[in-house]
Amino acid sequence: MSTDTTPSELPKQYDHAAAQKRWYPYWEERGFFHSEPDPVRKPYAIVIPPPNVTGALHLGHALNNTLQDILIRMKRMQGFETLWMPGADHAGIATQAVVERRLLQEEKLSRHDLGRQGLVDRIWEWKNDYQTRIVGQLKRMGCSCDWARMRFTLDEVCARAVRETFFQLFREGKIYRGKRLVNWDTYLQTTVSDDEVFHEPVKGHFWHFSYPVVSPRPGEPTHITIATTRPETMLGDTAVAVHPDPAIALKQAEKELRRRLDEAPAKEKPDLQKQLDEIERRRRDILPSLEKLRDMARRGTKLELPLTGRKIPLIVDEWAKPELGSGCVKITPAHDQNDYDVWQRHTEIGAINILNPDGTLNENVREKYRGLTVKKAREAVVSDMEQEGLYNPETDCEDREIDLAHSDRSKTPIEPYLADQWFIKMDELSQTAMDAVTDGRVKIIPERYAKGYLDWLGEKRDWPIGRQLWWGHRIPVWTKNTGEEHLGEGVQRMNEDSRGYPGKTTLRILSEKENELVHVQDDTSDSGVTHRYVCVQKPDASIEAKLKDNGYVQESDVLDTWFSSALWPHSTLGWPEPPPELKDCLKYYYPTNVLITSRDIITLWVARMVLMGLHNVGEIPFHEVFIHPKILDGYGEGMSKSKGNGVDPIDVMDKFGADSLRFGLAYLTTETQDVRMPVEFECPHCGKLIAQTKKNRVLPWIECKHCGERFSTQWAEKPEDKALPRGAVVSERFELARNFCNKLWNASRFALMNLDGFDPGRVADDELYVEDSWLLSRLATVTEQVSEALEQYRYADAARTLYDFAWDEFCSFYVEMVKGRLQDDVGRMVAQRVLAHALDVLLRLLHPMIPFLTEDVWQRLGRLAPERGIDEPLPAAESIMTAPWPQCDPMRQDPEIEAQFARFQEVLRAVRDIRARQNVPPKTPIRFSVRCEADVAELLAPMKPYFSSMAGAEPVEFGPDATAPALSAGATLPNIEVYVDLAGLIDVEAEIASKRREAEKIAGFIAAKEKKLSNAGFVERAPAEVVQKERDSLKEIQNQLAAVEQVIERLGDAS
RNA sequence: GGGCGAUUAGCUCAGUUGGUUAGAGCGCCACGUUUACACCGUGGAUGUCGACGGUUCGAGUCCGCCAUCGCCCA
Repeated sequence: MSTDTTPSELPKQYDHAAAQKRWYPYWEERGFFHSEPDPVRKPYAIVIPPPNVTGALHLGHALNNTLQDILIRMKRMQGFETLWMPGADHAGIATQAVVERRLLQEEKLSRHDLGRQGLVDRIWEWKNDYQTRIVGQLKRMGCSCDWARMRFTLDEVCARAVRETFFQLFREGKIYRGKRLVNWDTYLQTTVSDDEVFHEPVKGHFWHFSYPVVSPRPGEPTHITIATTRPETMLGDTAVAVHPDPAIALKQAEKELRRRLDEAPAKEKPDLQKQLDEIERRRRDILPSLEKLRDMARRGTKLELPLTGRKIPLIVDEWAKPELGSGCVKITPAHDQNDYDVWQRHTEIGAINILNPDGTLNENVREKYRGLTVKKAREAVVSDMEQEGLYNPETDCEDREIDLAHSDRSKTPIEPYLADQWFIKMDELSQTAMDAVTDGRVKIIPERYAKGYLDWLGEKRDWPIGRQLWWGHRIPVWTKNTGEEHLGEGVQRMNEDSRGYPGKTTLRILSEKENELVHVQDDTSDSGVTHRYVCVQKPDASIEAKLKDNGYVQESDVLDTWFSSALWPHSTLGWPEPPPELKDCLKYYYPTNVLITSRDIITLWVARMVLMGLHNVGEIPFHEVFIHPKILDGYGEGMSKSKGNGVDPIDVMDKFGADSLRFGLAYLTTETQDVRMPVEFECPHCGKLIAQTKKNRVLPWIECKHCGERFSTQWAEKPEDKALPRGAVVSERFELARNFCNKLWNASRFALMNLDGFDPGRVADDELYVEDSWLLSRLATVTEQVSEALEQYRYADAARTLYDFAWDEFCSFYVEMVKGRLQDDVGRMVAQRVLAHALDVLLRLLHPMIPFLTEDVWQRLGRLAPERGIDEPLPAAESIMTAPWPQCDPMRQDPEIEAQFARFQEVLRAVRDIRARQNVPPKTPIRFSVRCEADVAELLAPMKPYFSSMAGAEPVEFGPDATAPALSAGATLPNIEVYVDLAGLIDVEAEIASKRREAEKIAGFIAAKEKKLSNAGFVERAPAEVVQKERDSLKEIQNQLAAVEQVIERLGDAS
């Protein structure tokens, strides 16, 4: 819409689409979003939590980014040099998995068909696509990011930071190569972090196998029974363990059970008692043999491991639980975390990996099992054990529900797998990040989230950083292995390198200068094989060629996505070597002011940013972290694309507009609550809404129950389904915001229609009407409250304050009251000046939440009133984006005026109430009187004209001597009585009935109060002022009751 | 199993340090198209503040326990 439209031609409904289309490009073209370091101004910076390029943004992102933009816009108006750094995350596993899945679905191709570069190219295409979509979504939302500084976690600037960080940590010995048990995804053939694993119960079995004892002595058991849910892993067993002191272990288990029995509710007691009985049985039946086995283990007894021809030791370890199973436990270090831990305590037993990366059995098992999948191998092992007579399917197998780990990405079961991995030592790094929060340098809001952060870091678990993927930052290490004690080319070893890093080794194949750019680690942990790892500081073709020529191979793994995300606040600002456009940015903007994110990545991301920032820059990355609520659907479940309950912010914006989306989200952002949002489909045929249910949210199409037509959903795949028009997914929870925006639009429209002939000028205090002073007083308070609330991330408070003020005070009272004056030649000028000023301030306060509408009105206001303000008229800013943030003027705050106004509002309400109660049509004029103290009458006097315009009521008399007309309806307020003359109108019976109900109600309150005041405890112990207040209020409502009774009596007489 | 949060009107949510008669929006009922706005106006009805116990003169608010739901970690 053009701003040339005359105000009376403006549409009655706010056209959000037109405003968005017009003002976003306007802001962008003028460079309002761009920030450059400016030494004379204070910086304010936020880095965006980079959205994954896996897909389009959902409502959670809309919330996250709205909250950031609100702060950014406010701070910009407050005069800070404000930077909102945008970007996107390559999201390693997630993105590669999505692209691979589509590749398979649409082209029946696997990644191996394309090769590394081929796949990476395809993912870049995907990334470009989605990044464009994401940026488009953010722009539509009105986000004022500095787009010229857009970063991607895989771009050159970020890559430089990743490489440097890796190199430094490697040189410091904080990155090391180790064998670790990892969560192996056999489908994607990659390591999956604990955080990418979910547990799900599946039906399985518990098998009991016998292992023969090698030459038992007389009286000793000939076989040992072990139990397992994963029989095939026995092929990798390297020991069987028994508890060092089974008697004590049983006793402890018993003690614990007894304690729980004492505390348990009745319904759990029988079960616990049963367990206690079982311990007793064990003590009798198997304890002697366990003690015997323990002694045998100490003596060095070995067991025959069936199906392998291997002999394995019986060992003593506390992991074996005498209260469970047979009391003995098989040890498979390469395929079970607990067994791995046992191996760490008994390194002599060794570990045998029996799996290939694809989940089939490898060369470490007998030929007949090689190449079998886990499932097939399991069947084979069970059947072979039966053949050997070491397992009886009748008695040795029970059904059991198993809590099985699954990969989040591929949804296939995880295999624990022993693999070579790169790790970061976390002890010192974690501590620095913990200290930053405990000593308050980084403040987490709400505070309760600090606990999770500290607990997680407190574990100081080393961070496995390698991912067997192709999409990501490739680990900058070149490796060479030999079977010999030392490596081919000569090396020179120094005790300490010149910069103080330990164990510097230089390579003779490289020049002295080149050696400065590499760091070397040797590892001879595997028997007979030496591994040499060379880390290269930055991409260097010459070094890489020399390494390659000498038999070095670059790591094929890439880094965990969180490695690059952890650097985000400083990598985006150009650490360590800024390109020209980022010159001085790190120094100026870092540490950033606040990070706004959701709670599920406090550990994975926030904690790691803190420690990496401290490590690399030597300074925290942000002063505050604000954790915002999660958006749930109407059932209280988190939204996700896979569940089908996700809401696309674009749908919401199409229907309600970006302003409504933003205001609605801000209005919902309270400190404690997650946001529950009932979801509806909007039928594209008839426009009616259909509630989303757990059933219909997974259907490819839905038949509208209103018009009977079909529409498609996100699940539509068949061509005929896709051909149906798509039903938007929206939520009625944005209606409040949409209505509010429309209210603002129309209030603005009214103001604009009444500003012709506007003449800017100072307004003296004595020129102000009561309603002017009242509005200015309220406006000052609201300005203060909104600024404070936003400073403290209390978005909902800010939104509610503005909503109530704008609707109930500005629109319902001020605009209504000023109408008369605007028609009047004398009053018009001051009214216009105050109205223009008030609208100006209100728009500025609302701009961070409602950017488009406020800009649209601002521009129109600027045409009619280019200079405005009641103190000293000043030219308005070209754009509301660059206008100054309103300041609270304490001189305008006037409690007396506000009290006076409150009286007026009460009386007005009473008059309206009587009219409605008596069914007097709005157009029928009525007359009324008010009996009250003289001072109240004086306060009310100037308001007399407004009773007629706002309630159609003519005031007859105000004061102590005012009397009730013969036939009147009354309202009794504290110390005020209102009488409406209803001669010829009144329904006496109805009025008496209504008054009786009122009297009853008041009598009830009186009874409650009298009871309270007759309570000696209250009178004696409560503070005197509270008691006095109770007494006063009792007296007041007693008077009120008397007044009401009088009215009833008089009405009775009259009828 | 451990931690965190929630439970207030039919629905979605506010409710500051305990202190008059617990609020809002939507929905519902009645009236109303008064030249900013029916995405509106005026008025109205609707609550054992999840259960039980405790502290207190006084509890939606503080403490304990239980139930239900959700999230995080194991």
